Amino acid sequence: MPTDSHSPARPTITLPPRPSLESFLSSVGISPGPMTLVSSFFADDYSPSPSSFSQLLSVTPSPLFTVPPGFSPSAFLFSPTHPQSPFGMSHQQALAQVTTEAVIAQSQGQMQIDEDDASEKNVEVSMFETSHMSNNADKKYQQPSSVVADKPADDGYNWRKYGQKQVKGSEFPRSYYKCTHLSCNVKKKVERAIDGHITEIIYKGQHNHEKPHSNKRNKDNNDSNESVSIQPKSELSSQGCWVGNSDSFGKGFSDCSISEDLGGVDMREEEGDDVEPNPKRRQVSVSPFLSSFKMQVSSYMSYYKCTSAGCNVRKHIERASMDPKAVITTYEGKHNHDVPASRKSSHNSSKPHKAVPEKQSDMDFENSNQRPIHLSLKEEQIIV
DNA sequence: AGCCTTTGACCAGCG
DNA sequence: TCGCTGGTCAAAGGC
Repeated sequence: MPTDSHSPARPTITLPPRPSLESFLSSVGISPGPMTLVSSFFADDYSPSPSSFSQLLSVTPSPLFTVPPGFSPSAFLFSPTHPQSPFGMSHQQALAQVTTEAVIAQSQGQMQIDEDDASEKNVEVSMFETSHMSNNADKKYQQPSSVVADKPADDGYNWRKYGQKQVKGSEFPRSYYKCTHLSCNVKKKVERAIDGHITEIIYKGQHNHEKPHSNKRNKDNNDSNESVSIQPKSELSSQGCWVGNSDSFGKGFSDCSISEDLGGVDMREEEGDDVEPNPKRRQVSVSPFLSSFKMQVSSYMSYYKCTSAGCNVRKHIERASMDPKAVITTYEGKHNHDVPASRKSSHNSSKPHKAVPEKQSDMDFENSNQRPIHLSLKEEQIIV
């Protein structure tokens, strides 16, 4: 377990073992292949650095999801309640709020582990709109007074902005949002780049209510219906492990589907520098409240292992196919040691969670003209 | 009318 | 104690 000895104020997280992804994928007829979707979230104190992780291997694309530009839901919610979902694990001992390190010049990802009571367990993984997707976000800077323009990323809840501040050390303004639900004290902080891209989202607290189902936002989302077609399992496998099954995933998502139809959507596939093996793009859409959510998570992955003796934590670095500049870093397992001293000092010397691109991952993307932007995994609060 | 964003002021924690 | 910083409040205005 990672201990934040260098930062006493930050709690540690205890997460129960997560279900086997392999077993889950197997249950939906998918051969996992060389990829892991999302694992435990432990933070950037252990963030990839050449000194703390050694590269195990690199693999070529294992596309998981595709996200069409234009989806706005900004929320990719692995529903709370679905026991089969690898993400629907129970976290009854902790409230772990994490933000993924994301990403993105043109897309953002965010993961949140939200610890709820026994009746509501959830893990949320949110992916936010790309620049193509987030016209609304862009409008913020074009139409400062537009209510629509500064909508926080839609994660299924309703939020009211109550403040904005330029935070020192960050080039981006930080917006503060509260859940509008009565008696719900959940807040989130969102940092947006000047072009409207969300650069960081931090959730705080836990919702004490269900996601609203019939509010305006959701209604809007539902308006943008995506095509829905179910991918045959066999094809899923052959295509490189496409996750998404209306029967399995769908139970948690309520409505999760796979689509092969892009409908003319610009996927931002970058010219020649994407290692996307599939001539056709297939997508997973998540709805209803997320409506048109589709994302493509991986096109390239490198595996790293923590170099600390006896520590089996692995890190996966994926480049999002939807944007070669996007990187998704996934940690698997828990560190059983303290943060290396050198890591601590470097951690303290700069603003946490604003990880600069690190050598190894740069190397992974050395063929790309643009550096990836890391998503940081960050725990915000824990309630035991 | 209600809900939202904006934004300057205020407050609390910390060194 | 003071200054800095992050977080919050609340009035004003827009939709």
